[in-house]
Amino acid sequence: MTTMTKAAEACEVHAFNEAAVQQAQKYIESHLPNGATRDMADMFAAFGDSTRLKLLCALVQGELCVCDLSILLGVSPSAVSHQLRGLRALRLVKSRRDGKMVLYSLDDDHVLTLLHVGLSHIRESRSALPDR
Amino acid sequence: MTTMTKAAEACEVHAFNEAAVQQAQKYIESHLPNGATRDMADMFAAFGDSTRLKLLCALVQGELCVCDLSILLGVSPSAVSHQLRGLRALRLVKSRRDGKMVLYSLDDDHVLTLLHVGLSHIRESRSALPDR
DNA sequence: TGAACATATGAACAAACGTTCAGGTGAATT
DNA sequence: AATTCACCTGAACGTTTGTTCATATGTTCA
Repeated sequence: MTTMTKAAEACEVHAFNEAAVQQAQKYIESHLPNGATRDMADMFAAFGDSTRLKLLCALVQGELCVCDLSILLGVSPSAVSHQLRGLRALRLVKSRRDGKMVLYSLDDDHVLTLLHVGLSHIRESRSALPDR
Repeated sequence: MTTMTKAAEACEVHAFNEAAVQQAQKYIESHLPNGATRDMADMFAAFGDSTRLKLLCALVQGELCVCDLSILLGVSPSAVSHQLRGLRALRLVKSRRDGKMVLYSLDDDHVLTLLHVGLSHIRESRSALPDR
């Protein structure tokens, strides 16, 4: 029903640059198999929040307890705890108990690498185009 | 009113590991000045969505028009266009017009680097712990 | 010019997200 | 054992996000 003769949702049945589409398709399939896309997106999304980003950045120096992270970021301990739970589920941080405190640290060197790459990108991006 | 004598919002006034906190603070301030945190988070967030991730991945092979991207990802042209606008605002992709079509491509080599680092992280992370 | 088409745009709506709030654990101290 | 403290957890709430729908641009071709 509704509009049968309206503008095409997608152009024709097949692609314009069909070769490129197939090539891209193969590239995606080989690099992002199964649920890898979701996994990877989830991981990047973890870096995509100011609080979590600062949190991870703070842990570069070494392990810190929830309380100190809370003070450091100016966020409630509860909020920090919630975020840390998510980060731990993604295996980006790990925790160990020391008495009453729970100390968190980076779980993986890749986290550091990603932070560095991200930082260098931002630095160049900003110096190239200081306006905003 | 309510509960005055409830559990502390944050532990004491100052930190446990004050030295570590200050060190982390300095690290964050030097690496994430001004609005850099937001910028960086925004950039990572751009990678933090399956559609956008595949979109960027598809463009690794070379420029593609909106329509082909739409077919490739199985998402409506409108949705693709919306996402591309966001990515362009972040200077992750650029566009050029060719007749009726608009061809998009990656704007920066850093995008590629980030994709590669992310991929290698996921690969190791998954091979290390195949369960989920 | 007018029709056809590729893309862009704005409003709208549901889903996901991040924080807060109010308890609830588990460990240390007395 | 009772209290204190650090942290965790689930529900609730406001905000943000991603998509859809309808419509508007801009380009080509007849």
